[in-house]
Amino acid sequence: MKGKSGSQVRSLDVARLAGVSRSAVSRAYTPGAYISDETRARVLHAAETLGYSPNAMARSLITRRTGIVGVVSTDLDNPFYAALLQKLGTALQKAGLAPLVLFGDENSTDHHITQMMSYRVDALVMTNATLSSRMAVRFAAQDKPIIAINRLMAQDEITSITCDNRSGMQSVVDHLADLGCRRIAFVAGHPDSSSSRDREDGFLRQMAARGLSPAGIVTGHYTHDGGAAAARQILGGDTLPDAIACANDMMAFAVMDVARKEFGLRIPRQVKVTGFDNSGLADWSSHALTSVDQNVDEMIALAVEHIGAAVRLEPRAPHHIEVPARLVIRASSVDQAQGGEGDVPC
Amino acid sequence: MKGKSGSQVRSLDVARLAGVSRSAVSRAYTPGAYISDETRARVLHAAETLGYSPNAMARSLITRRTGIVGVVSTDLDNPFYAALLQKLGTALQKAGLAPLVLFGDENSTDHHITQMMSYRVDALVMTNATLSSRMAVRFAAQDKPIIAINRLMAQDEITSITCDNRSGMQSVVDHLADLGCRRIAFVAGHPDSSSSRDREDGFLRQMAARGLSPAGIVTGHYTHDGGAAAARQILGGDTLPDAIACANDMMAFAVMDVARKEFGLRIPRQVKVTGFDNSGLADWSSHALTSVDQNVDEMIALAVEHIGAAVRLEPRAPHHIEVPARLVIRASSVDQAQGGEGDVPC
DNA sequence: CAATATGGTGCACTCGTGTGCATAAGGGAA
DNA sequence: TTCCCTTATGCACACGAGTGCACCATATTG
Repeated sequence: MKGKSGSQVRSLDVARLAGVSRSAVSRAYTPGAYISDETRARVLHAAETLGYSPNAMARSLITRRTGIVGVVSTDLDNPFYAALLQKLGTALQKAGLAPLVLFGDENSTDHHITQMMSYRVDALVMTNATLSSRMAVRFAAQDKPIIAINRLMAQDEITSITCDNRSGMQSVVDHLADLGCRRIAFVAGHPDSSSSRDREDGFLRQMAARGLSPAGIVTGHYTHDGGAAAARQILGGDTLPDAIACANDMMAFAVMDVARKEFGLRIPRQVKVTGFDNSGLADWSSHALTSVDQNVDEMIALAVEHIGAAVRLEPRAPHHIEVPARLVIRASSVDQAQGGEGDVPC
Repeated sequence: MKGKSGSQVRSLDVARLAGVSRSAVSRAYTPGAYISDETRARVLHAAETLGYSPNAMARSLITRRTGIVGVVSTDLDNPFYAALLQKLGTALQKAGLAPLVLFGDENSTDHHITQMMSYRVDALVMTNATLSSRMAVRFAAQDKPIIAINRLMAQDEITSITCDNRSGMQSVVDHLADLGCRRIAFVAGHPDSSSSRDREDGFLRQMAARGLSPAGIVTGHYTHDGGAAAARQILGGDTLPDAIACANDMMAFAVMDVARKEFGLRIPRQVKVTGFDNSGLADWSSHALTSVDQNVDEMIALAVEHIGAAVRLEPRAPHHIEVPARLVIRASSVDQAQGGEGDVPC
């Protein structure tokens, strides 16, 4: 027993204790390897008493797979992305992978991506941030997938998974128009992001299809503060809109708060408000926000499946997947809406 | 140029291109190593053209440090923990470390910890979850620190960093009592968690000190739904309390919503509500929640500093640190409170 | 000039593991 | 018996990088 404190337990130690070779120890941890049940049991027992667990770093050196997935995220203030990250992390670990998370402001990501690349992550998932083309090419050259959730990216190397933003927003317009709204304003997200553009596009199209013209379009940058500023601009104008459709929930919450507190408006009676994301808070009775569910679970399942395929060395060509969106109607657009019963597929 | 697609770029490739030995490449990436500026420049240039970045896995094998910190988190639905995770992640990467995040329900953590241990993480940070003693011992045997943020843990091997939960809650009681409240109810968190017990203790002590007796104590399990149920129980009783102090913000939001929507109460006129965490949502005008700021930034700074010391092989003995808490007064307890100006140290 | 310090470089060993290959033992079929 | 197939095991090489040590070139000092 030469085990000094701080010294690692190696497979050799286990092998000696179990009276087998080091190979046997390795095989005991490899499902389907040629090893007798008895030997495996003896190895695992020895490992247990020594407190051994195989060194994933050393293993990755030879297998050329780390089991680590780089996740680039920003803006966990937005509860939608917080929930997304948690679900993604849970799904990954269920698939035997572990998320190495990176929080980055838009411009510093490239530097951090290099850091992730030195950890030789098996895949890269971007939930919000962007990625320079140079980095995308360099990463994809390793035959490892890059997946953008909730954002369509220009680079060919990237698989994008989004919900059907256009028809999601179209169903919002239909819903509001069906309720008799004629002057509908729109609070857009970030001009750079595809999701915002698609949602705005869906809004404009369906407004035109219903013979309506927008009662103002303002950018709220997807943030709470931006949404509040947008609300002040919209509600401070000459004529009041009868509905405000927002490109995400965060801005919708701010719009509701400003409308109520600063303009004394009743929701939905005087003005209806809708969001997009169907984040957890949308269900709180303080806002009871009509929103569009993005079907996060399915987006994540697709992402993890795609990653799993790459890890098993069955790479797939990058492509764009769209999952259907679903309108969820609550009291911010309809008086006394019954929670949950108002679900409408679009 | 034998570089097949998919093959890694190794330091040897860079060395050949730069016309130096492999050692020089290694030293080019090691600050303070004996290497001439000229050679370093040539190496870095060659690395750039080949798209090389050192393999952190291989490096960790020899340095016995991975630069990865395991972070065990749960319940990102709670915006406080979401913000905590983001700030922690940002602070870690600023210190050259990367967070490997693990989401676990209370009971499965042990299994996932073994997974993290095979990645040889340099430290373990628990933001919410617990850890079995067996695992704590096994991990601490590697001379690597375990840090619990926001939770005091029984094991000797663990460094706990919390805010001063007792005096934080005491200042809430003082604040409410000063406003003339006589019947104050308390919504506790999770019975198992030290933070909840400490906050309840502070509540009870200061109530006694002010000569008041609690108008009901109900457990809300730190969740939104639990808070709503607690509110219904408290407000459905015979006599209405004039204030409800909650052990965290999430429950306070639910309490406010139930009080307003289901009992038609005006806040703060008929009943005052306070929270604990001072999460971002507390500042939204929809709730404008009086709360206790936990000083997350300082807790995180301390945690990262502790980890950094361990990585530099200057280990510190585990200990318990308490940072001061700060009462933040908003409109949920005081009519027309000016945002931010009501800060009161406790 | 000789003696010594200083900065720079490469060799070779090491970290802990997976796996192809050779080998051995055992069992069944001809 | 002989031949072949299956299962189990160990040897030895590789994965990619850090670093102690020896060595060399050059500048500095006496």
